[in-house]
Amino acid sequence: MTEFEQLFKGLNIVEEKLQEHILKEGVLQTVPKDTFIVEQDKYIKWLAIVISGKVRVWQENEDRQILLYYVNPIQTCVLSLSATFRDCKSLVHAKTEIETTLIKIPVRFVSEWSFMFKSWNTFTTNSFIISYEDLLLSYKDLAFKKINERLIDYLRSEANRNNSSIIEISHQQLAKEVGTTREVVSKILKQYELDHIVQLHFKKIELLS
Amino acid sequence: MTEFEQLFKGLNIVEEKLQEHILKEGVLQTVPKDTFIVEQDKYIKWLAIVISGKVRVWQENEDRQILLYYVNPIQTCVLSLSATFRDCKSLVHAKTEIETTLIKIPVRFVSEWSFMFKSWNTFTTNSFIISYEDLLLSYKDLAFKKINERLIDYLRSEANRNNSSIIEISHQQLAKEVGTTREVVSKILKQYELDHIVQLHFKKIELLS
DNA sequence: TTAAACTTGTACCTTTTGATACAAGTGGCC
DNA sequence: GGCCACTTGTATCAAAAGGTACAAGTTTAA
Repeated sequence: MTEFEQLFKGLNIVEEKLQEHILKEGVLQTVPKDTFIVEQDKYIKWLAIVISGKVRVWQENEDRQILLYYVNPIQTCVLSLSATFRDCKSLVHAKTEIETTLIKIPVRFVSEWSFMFKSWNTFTTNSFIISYEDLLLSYKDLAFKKINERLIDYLRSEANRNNSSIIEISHQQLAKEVGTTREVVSKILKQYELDHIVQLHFKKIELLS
Repeated sequence: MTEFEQLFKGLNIVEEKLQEHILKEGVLQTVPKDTFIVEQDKYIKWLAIVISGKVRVWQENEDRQILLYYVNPIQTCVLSLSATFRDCKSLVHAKTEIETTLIKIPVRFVSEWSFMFKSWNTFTTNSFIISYEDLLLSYKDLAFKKINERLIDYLRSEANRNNSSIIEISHQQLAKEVGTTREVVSKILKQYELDHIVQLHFKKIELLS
């Protein structure tokens, strides 16, 4: 199955006309690990849909970062989606975590198709809804949860995503994910280890419960 | 001009068929101050569009609240919009701040029309985009700014919204808006007063710069 | 006009989070 | 092996934010 066929299947795109459009205008691209897909404050020219691989989306300050979400196969970064509906700069960074295959659609077609084709409309609308709810939950967590809770939440969701109780990440990177400093992460993890909730290894964290 | 005509004008709804649909299915309602429009964890049955008045949308924990945004005339609460596309519970609370006139559309029409009528499609899409970006900015502020900054930001935006340098609000209410406690608000405000940035009055805060 | 409810100011203390500094451990590679 | 870059553990300190307690001011309404 070609990448385009995967896209059609994944997004339930049955309209032949739309398939033709996508084949004509879409660009298939495989990019290596650690490639920027969009950068904060830069203009967006393409809507990128991830076919395989993994893209990390985050915001940053001068000295801190905070994870927004990961884009998994057959998803798109909503920020670049919203940018396609009105010419604007990206509010986020997005970078590949592993080698990633994308299909890129020039922005001007994205909103056009959304009114012409039911399946495309569903895709864009669903992307918005799901991402909005996601962000809302993150917002609530950020507002009401303490860092140690957000940290263990992060570890649990990583474990889930990778289907493994071992998360391979350094304390420094972890600090960036949840928006704090390395020392705070080390301290919290050590406490969780004393409580037999995690087991610490070099650049690895094992979830015990 | 009737409320419906205001709606058509505000959302640029020119399609006669859509106007007919809205007149047929929409319900005009004026609700008093402090009425719940949606409640967290309750199901949503209507999409409410504010014609006049003001609706406050927030999230809450056991003991804390945090403001999400206000819905102003000719806007809709995006959360109820997203709920109309898939049957789900509200993640937020929404309550009128002053007497408010709404037009309510039963949820099942909202997504239907979005594919049938260009102007409705634009309305729903724009609502999503703007709200998403809004929330994203709030998220960033929450992640990177200290409370005193978020507090003064809140005051400035309130001053802007009401076109007045005097904000009528108690410290307790202010604490709820930014997600902290009353004592913290009092302390911060007092400091800003010493710095000649605000002037404090009873249930009133005057912005000096 | 007086009590009750709400509002504000503030002192004191605790917890949470962050900053600085340094020691020690790990892995890769020449 | 030995060097280097990176990672982890931790102690100490500082700042930010929150909790408790109480006094005093303001409004409302009986």
